[in-house]
Parts: sequence; C-alpha cells; structure tokens
Amino acid sequence: MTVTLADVAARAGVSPATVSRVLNGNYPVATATRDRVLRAVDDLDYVLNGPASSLAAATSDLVGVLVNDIADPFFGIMAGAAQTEIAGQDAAGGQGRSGGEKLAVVCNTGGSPERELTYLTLLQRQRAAAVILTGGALEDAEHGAAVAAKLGRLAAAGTRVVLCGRPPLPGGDAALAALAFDDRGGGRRLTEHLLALGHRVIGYVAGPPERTTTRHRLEGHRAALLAAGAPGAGDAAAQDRLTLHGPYSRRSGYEATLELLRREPALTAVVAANDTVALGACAAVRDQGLRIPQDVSVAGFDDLPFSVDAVPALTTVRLPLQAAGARAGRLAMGTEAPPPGGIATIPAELMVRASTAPPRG
Amino acid sequence: MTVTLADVAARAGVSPATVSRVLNGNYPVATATRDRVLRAVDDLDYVLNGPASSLAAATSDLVGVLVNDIADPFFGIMAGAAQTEIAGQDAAGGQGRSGGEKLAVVCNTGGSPERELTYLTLLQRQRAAAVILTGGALEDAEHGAAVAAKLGRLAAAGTRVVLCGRPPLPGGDAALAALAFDDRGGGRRLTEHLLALGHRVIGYVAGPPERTTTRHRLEGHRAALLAAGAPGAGDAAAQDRLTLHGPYSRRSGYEATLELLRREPALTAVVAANDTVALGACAAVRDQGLRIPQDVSVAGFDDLPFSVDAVPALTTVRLPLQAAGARAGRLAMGTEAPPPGGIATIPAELMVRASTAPPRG
DNA sequence: CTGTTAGCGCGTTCAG
DNA sequence: CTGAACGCGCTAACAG
Repeated sequence: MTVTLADVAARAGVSPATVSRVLNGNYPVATATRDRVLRAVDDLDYVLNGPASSLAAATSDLVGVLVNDIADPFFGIMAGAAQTEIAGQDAAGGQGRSGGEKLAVVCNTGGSPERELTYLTLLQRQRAAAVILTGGALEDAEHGAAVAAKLGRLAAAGTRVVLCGRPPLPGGDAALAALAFDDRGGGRRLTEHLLALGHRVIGYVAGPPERTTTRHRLEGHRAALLAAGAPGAGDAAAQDRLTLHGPYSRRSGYEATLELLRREPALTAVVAANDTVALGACAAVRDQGLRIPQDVSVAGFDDLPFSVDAVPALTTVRLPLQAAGARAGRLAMGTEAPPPGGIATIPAELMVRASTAPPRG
Repeated sequence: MTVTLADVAARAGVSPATVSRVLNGNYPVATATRDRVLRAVDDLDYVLNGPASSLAAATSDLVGVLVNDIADPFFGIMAGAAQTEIAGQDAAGGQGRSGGEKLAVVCNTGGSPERELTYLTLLQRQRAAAVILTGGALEDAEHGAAVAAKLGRLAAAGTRVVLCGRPPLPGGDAALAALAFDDRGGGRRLTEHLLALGHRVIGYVAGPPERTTTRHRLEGHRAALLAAGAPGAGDAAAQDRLTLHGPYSRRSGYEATLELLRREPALTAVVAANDTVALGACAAVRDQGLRIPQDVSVAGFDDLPFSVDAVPALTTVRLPLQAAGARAGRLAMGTEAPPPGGIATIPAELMVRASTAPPRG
C-alpha cells in the first residue's frame, strides 16, 4: 500500500541501505547514485516513515515547547521565537533533510498540571530531542516533584531540557538550562516608580496564587513598599486587603479593580499581574467614572505589543520575550552554550508611559 | 539501558502481549493481571516507546494543528480550542491512556509556505491521526497545488484533514472537512455600516495581498461600496489609491494610515484588515491630532479580546474563533459529523462599538 | 482471558 | 563507496 524505502531502493536499483544513506546524508554516496535515488524518491512520492526511523535510530527530531496558554501572546511570542530558531532556515527544500533539522511543536497545557505531565510523557515516548518549558511554574510540591522527576528522566535519556521564563527546579538538576525572568526585580522597580510619583495606597491585582510568576512579582511589589516604609507595608492584613488574586485575564482585572475601588476609596494606583489584567483594570477604572492617570494610575507587566496602544499607553515592565524564546531555542538545539551554573536571569525593564502619574492632591 | 515492555512483562510475570493490552486498554484483561502489570510499570518507571508503538500499529495519536502565526491570538484562540477538544478531559492520570486519546501539537509556519509543507511532511511521516490547517491560505497556484497534493496523500493514508478558517481547496477534495469564515460577508456588512453612517471616502488597510483572507475581506468591502454607488466605487484606480497592503501587524496599520491620511485628506474612515492593524491605525490617527471617531472612524476585524478595551472600543467583525477551533477539533477527532458537502461557512457578526460614528459635516 | 509467533520499516553494523 | 543481515520495541493475528 504505502511506499517504503525498499520500494525506492528497487526502483533506483540499489540496496535499501543506500537509500537510507542518501536520505540521511550522514554518509558518503556517489553523486550519480544519489541522484538516481532522489529521482526514485520523487517518482514514488516516498515519505520516510518517522516511527520506523525513530525506532531504529532511537532518536527523533522533535522538539517540544510547552506553554501554559497558547492564546496568550506572552507564550506565543516566546514559542514563536524558539520555534523559528529551531526550524532554522532550512535550505533543503525537498525530502532529504541535510543536517540536524529539528521540528518544534508547541504543546498547550492550558495551565493544567496533568496535561503538562501528559505532554512530557508524550515527548518522552517520542524520544524528543529537546523540551522547552515556558512560563511560570506551579508551586505545588507534589506536582513540582513529579515534573522534576520526569525532566530528570528525560535528561537522562538524552533529551535536552530548557526552562524559559521559569525558575530552576527545586531539585536543582544541573543537567538542564534555565532562563529565568527577573520578575521580582521588575515588580519592585515598577512599584518604586509609583512610590516615587507619590502614591501611597496601591492596589494589586495578582495572578493565580499558585504560580511562581505571581509570587515573584508580588514579592517585588511588597519589597518596594517595605523599603519605602509605605503605610501598612509591614502589616500583612493591610496588604492582603489591597491584594486580590485571579487568573491572568482581562475579566479578573476588571472585577478585582472594582472590588479594590470599593474596598479602598483612597486608592490612587493599581498594579496588575500582567498587561491583559491591566487592560481590565483600566476598563473598571473608567467605568467608575475615574480618569487614568489623573484619578488612578494603572500599570501592567510584560509589555505585550498591544500595551503601547492602550489609551493612555500602559506603564509596564518589559520582558524580552522574543530574545528569551530565541535563546531557549538555541539552548535546545545545543547551538548556544548554557549559562554558567545552568541558570541565567533575564533582566526586566521598566517602561514608563502615560498610564501612571502623580496622584491628585 | 532503557526499560522496555519485555522488562515489564518479566517483572509482572506475564507475556509482553498482555502488557501491551493493559496499556492500550483495547482488550479484556483480568483485573488482577492488570493490577500486577500496572504495578510493574510503576516500579520500573516504564514509558511506552512511541516510535515502536506507532510502527507496529501503523498509526499514531498525534494531531497536528498548523497556524500561520502563533504569537497572534487569532490563531492562538483557535488552536487552543481545538487542542482542548482533542485532549479531552483525560481521566487516566497515569501511563495507560484509556481510550482513543489523542495529543494535539501546534506547528507554527510563520506564514512560510516551505514550513507549511515541511510540517505537513513531518506529520505525514509521523502517521498523524489528523491535521488541522487554520487561517487564510496562500493564493499561490504552485504552492496551493503542492499543499492540495500533500493533503490528498495524507487523507489517503488515513489522516483526517480539517481546514479551519480557510476556504476549501481548489482541487475540492471531498475527503476533508472545511470550516470557512464568512470573511466576505463580514467585510461587506462592516463597510455597509460605515456607508450607512454617511461615510463616503473610506481608506482600507489590507493584509498581505496573497492571502485568501485578505482578498475576501477586501472583496466584501468593495462589494458594499459598489452596491451603495459610492463615489469612485467602480473606478479601480480610485479604489487602489485608497487601499494599502501590508502584513497583519500594528506597524503596518500605523504606517498605512499615515499614508492614507496624506493621500486623501477628505478621508473620514479607515477599515483595517484585522484588529491588530486597526490598533496601529488608531495610533496613527491620534498622532495626527485627529479624534476617533469624531474626525476619523476606525474599524477592525476578528474581534480579538483586546478590541473591546481599545479606547474608543473598536467596531469590528466578530469571528467565533473559539467555537470554530473547537469544532475543528471535533472534526479531527471524528467526534462530529462533517458538514454537508464537507464545507461549512461560519457567519461573521458585525460588532458596532464606539470607534465608528457619522462623519463631521 | 492469555501466551506465541511474526513482522511493522528503517538504521546500522559488518563485509566486500 | 555499496550490499546483506540483524534487530530496535511493540502490536496483531493466531492459537490455546
């Protein structure tokens, strides 16, 4: 039914082994022979059987990129950059891949721990060449251990493991490379900016409580408050009153901001977990008849492309998602040397725009 | 080195076939035996060898979702929905997948025809269970034929092929299902809305000229113009003067709008290829010291989540991306019957918001 | 319900 | 530089 390598060999009048050699290009083959084989391949519309090939070779050219939410550009940008780096500029147009061509596939966990593990297992099954995990990790001890264990086994089996925008694992396996964003520093500088403008009562719409990203950004925020001796900075209850958790969604930003405004009429600024949440916060502020930034300042995080187009343009913290994704791709390909100690912290840059200003009075 | 099915069989004191059976669950196995096997699997940290399994079974549980730009939520939303539908709510936490569990992976072509073909080949190699192609297709005869041919072979080999947000292939293979958005109708209704408001000189920032989506939306626009007898509607040169092509990016919207404003000071409205482009158009209008919608109305397409948060909220055409993606997922799984004739047109809904209003005077 | 027997299609030794 | 043989790890008939 389907044409196999043997068929090609027969058509070209050579042995299967020879066909295999020209297809993989890892071995010297006479030009004339190669041409004959390639023509046969073309004539027969032959397509290599991936499973058979991977089985025999005990490796595959698949690279998995795990993301928490594929509909969120935060992940899309990183994944796209990684993928571009991995696919490279394939010169070979036809069947035979000339070199170590890898193919990146992105796997959407939807933030579900089970799916994360499921995909990891799938990639392990497929003997993936590399795996990139992007974005914040879940802070669940059990799940963390399960992931660490699986990554360890993956690494042991020769799969390169790269963390991108996620802190290194608790178990600190040196076998893998980690690219961590400076969420804490970014969060801190953002709040420092607000404090410098004169804000004292600042609401915080945080992300899901169980994610590292959420915690780090919040920690930076509180560190800034504490360092500045802001009112209630040392009071946990007071802090909690001004902090609301929710998903990384516009809706969460909207509702939490409404609630913050209700709880604390003296509020002069809202810091959001990310830009999407900030957009919701802006809408809530406006719907209350308040102006941004005159009445309430709003700030985001990530600096996604749309943030500069918000009105007023959003003050936020820029994360070099593209660059980080590309670097993760290179690490996965083995094209770039891993950072010293296997872990690099990627700086976050404060972007001051029009959505923040001194409070009134 | 790595533990195989035979090892598990030995540990459990059964035959390899039995292990295979409990792992695949396609066959009756005594509960006691199953338990013993599962324990052995657990003890040994056994992971099924995907390639070997796919080779023997001549199928795999991989489903590929091709997208043009993974960083664009337009694709992210569809892909995410499809993926959710495909992954289903996996009850089985551990190794053994109970039923016909499939795993969706998304492949980012970046809009490159070669990469599209490369991914299709990869999926063909992997004997993918299904392939979903999302978003507008390239209108290149040669490439179209190549894609059609490959899809035909894929389908012949038993891979289910689904088109989502893309018109059916020229070669009209009935073997596959197509979910096409009513880009033309949406484009038409959008421009009709503008005409009804009283606009007569309307600029159009189109997408890349070679994509079906671009063409269809533009055709709808022009059909509306023609039907209304707008000035210059029948004049190709006049139309071209008010139409600029560019990528689906904010920057393109910005620059094209600047140029349109320069070319035609009497312009009272700008229609953008999609919401992202519209955001750029808005920025350009504002940077020229003009107000939206008082001086210039702006409209988008797609109704991406951020559009409602633009200021003023963007008038646009809503495409049910989530629903379409989910449906594509179901078609790929074979869970849903294909539409009559293999092709369904998905309606587009005009969303009138604050960014469009009657022109001055 | 379970064990036995054959391949699935290819990469990779080894000879030549 | 090329061919012949072997086995990768698993599933799918068959028997029992």
